[in-house]
Amino acid sequence: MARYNPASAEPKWQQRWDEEKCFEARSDGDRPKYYVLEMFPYPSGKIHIGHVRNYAMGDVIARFKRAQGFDVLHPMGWDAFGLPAENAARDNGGHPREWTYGNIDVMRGQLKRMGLAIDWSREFATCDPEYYVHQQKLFLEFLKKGFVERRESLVNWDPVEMTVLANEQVVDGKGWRSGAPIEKKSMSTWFFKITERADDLLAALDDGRLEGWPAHVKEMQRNWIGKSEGLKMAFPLSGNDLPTDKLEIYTTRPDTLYGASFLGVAPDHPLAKHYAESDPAVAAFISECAAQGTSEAEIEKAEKKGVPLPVTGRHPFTGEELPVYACNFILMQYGTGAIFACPAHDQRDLDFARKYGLPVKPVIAPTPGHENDLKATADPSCPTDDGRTEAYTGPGTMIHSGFLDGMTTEEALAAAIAKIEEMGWGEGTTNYRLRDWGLSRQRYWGCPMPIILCDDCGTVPVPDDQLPVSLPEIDPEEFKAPGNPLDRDCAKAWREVSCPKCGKDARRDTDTMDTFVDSSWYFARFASQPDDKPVDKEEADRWLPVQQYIGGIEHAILHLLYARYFTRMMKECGYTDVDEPFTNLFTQGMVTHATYRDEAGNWLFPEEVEIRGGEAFARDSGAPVTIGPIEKMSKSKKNVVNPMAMADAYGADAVRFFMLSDSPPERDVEWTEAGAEGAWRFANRVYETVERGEGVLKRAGAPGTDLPDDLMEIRRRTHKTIDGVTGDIEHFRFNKAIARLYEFLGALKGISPEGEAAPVMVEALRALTQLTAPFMPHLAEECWELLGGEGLCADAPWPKADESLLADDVITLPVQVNGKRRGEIKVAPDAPQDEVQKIALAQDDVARFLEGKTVRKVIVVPGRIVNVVAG
RNA sequence: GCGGGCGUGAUGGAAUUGGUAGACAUAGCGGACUUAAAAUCCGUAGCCUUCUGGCGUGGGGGUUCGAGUCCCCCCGCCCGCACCA
Repeated sequence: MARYNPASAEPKWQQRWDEEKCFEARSDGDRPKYYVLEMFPYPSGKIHIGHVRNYAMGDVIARFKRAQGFDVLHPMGWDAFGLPAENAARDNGGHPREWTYGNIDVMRGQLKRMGLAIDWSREFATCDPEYYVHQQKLFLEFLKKGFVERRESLVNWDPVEMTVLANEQVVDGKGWRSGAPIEKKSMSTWFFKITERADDLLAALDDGRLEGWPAHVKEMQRNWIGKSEGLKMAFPLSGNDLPTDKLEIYTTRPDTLYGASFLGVAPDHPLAKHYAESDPAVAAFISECAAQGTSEAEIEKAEKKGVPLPVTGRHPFTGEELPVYACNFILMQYGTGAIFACPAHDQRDLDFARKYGLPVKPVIAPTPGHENDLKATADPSCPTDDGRTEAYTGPGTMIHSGFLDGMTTEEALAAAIAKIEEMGWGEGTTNYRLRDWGLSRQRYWGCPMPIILCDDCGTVPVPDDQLPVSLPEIDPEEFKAPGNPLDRDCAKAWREVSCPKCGKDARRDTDTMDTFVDSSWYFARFASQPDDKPVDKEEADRWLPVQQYIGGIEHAILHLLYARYFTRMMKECGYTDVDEPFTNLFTQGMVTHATYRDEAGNWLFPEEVEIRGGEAFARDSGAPVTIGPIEKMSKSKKNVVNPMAMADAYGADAVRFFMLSDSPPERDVEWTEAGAEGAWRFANRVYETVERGEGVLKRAGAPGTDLPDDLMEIRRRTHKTIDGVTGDIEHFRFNKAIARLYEFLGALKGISPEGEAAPVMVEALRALTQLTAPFMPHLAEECWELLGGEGLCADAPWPKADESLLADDVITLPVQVNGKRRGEIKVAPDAPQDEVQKIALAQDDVARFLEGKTVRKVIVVPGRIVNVVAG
């Protein structure tokens, strides 16, 4: 009996699939389409086990849908622009292009080694000029339509990477990759006006268009867009040396206007900056705030502080002159960078007012039932300042509020906005946290902006016939210097051009695009890749939207939001009818691994460690090793495993299989050698089981229903397994599908495919092979061949469960007495209730517990349970 | 602080709509095969027990014939957002 040998079987079948162009997407037939896509990888150099899990999931879906008769599109490509290539060129010499394409070659080979059902004919890298030329065209079309514009603005400058970052790439005031403190710098750069689409991007999260997305991803996007409705209004200012006669503020609580006791501006607000010039106290405060950390912990601790400005603002309703403070808790980036403060009903305002002895004017009497929210308050209607230190922010009735008196807070909100609008002092507005998407990056290795900057004509699009604007060749030595080589002499010939409009000397925009632009439409290009335009609409719309998108949660906001935005813009340019690119989204969990440290505290790779009886030892020295917590795999902690080494040891099938067994796919999974060994054992057991039925597909016919009980049971098991696995795959319950395969395999143990059993086993082994195929495709082909199946297993239609075999003819019902399980009975599934009751009560184990008791009630849930209530 | 999710054996996790808790796997234990080991196979497996049963899904209470599942309170963990006016 030959053992299954993945080392020879896996390359063999990969070659067959290739030769037969098995997985090339067909778009000619009238079969339904299915587009499944995993987020394409950055070509970092080699695939990691997380990639394997990600792509294995997509592969299961792709193979499953294909077998179900869909035309499947399952492509692969490379998110190939970006800083690491430049860093590699800087550190190791060479050119970013060589590094990138070299990595792609390696990783392509590794992915192929995993036997993925991918249509490689559509592969591209975003750094291919054949790809980015269309991105440049899209950019210019967007420019024409006004979706993108060039603006002078304060940008987030990463001094380490020497480039601009989007707000989203600044975390706690630091660059998301470099970790360097971000500086503000004024620059002229390009922006996609994504805020114009904020409303629709938000609406789609709730109107059913994204029903197939996880709730938490939608919630994250909702938070990110951060829509709030309120009022923008201007307070007339009085005072000496006024730089402006009005102060524009933003509030979501205009209902509390009568409770206003002061106005506040951000430390970097123009008004504060103006007075800083003449007042050292203001200047000192501003620099103090600038020095203040922006990390969460520091914000938490930071005391509310401020400095008065020599101005007052007139209250719209009372005419009262309110003092104006520069406050450390006001953000210039949000709203207008200025507020009116109502200490009684806002905690921050109250903290500030208590510190500086400013008036606290309650204007809301809490709604009965909400008084409990009001701590430290004697009188719940709080007619006057009662010295409290906690603001009441709940609902209520307006008091001390002139024309608003007696209204609910909700009514007052609308009434106050209407009044301010009527007075011409301001208007109700919607505010977003979302900023426009700045896409200029001061880097070399990205898609060049197809723009020429002319002193006379401004920004001039590169004419269509001159596209693409390709990256110029740069001497690799140039990457050793910091900054963008495109700005230096080495790119002079490329940079200096004549203006297409006026012909005078001009220069190219030396910025390249944010790599999130590259990944905002690659899925469309996979669907259709004509030479002369980004996509062919008809072809793109045949495939789009992506029915199943799979990737990491780390892209929940940026990539997914940008792709949604981009798709809308492409729609407006007539490239597709789709506005939401991804119908169903699945975010898979990470792969984790235990960490190991030697006695000196140094991290060890798993392969350097030997586990004996739960204790770990260094493989070379035998010294004891501490087993640390199970954590996300990271290079720094060395708790990584090499998928290629694992595939060599256990076969690609086993690696894929293990990554999908045990844990639900959305959760983290721990890589263990034992788990991989388990998968390997499974593969061998399947092979051995199938081997017993060698060639049987060619001999035996279809099984009948006139069979002995044990064989009928096998038939039922077969069809139940088909039914179960099918549903499990459809719902991404890969771990359960695999558990069912184990059970099924166990049930087939020791049954020989002879005589009467032959057709039954044919059916069972065929199902076992086909149901295993999406998870262990190479093994399945090997088994298919062994069984004598026609053609490739990958081409065989997915098995269908026979409904009539899903139900048992005798079922076991548990019987409870007073809710405790006391016995069980065997009955026909359609046995009448009174009969079931009779059998249950007569059952020995049940009767024992009924002695001396009166049966008061018997509950029979058909097919489920019998419960006898007795007392 | 706000929002979302979760808590089940030694471990990862199953459990349809409120109906046999712990499927399946991993580790463990016992056995077979072997000179031996590995591999493989078979068996065993929530806890306690006077062997009759009792107790068990983070803790407490409730609804119900019946609760891991529903409701209330509490504890713990994870994720997202956050001086956002």
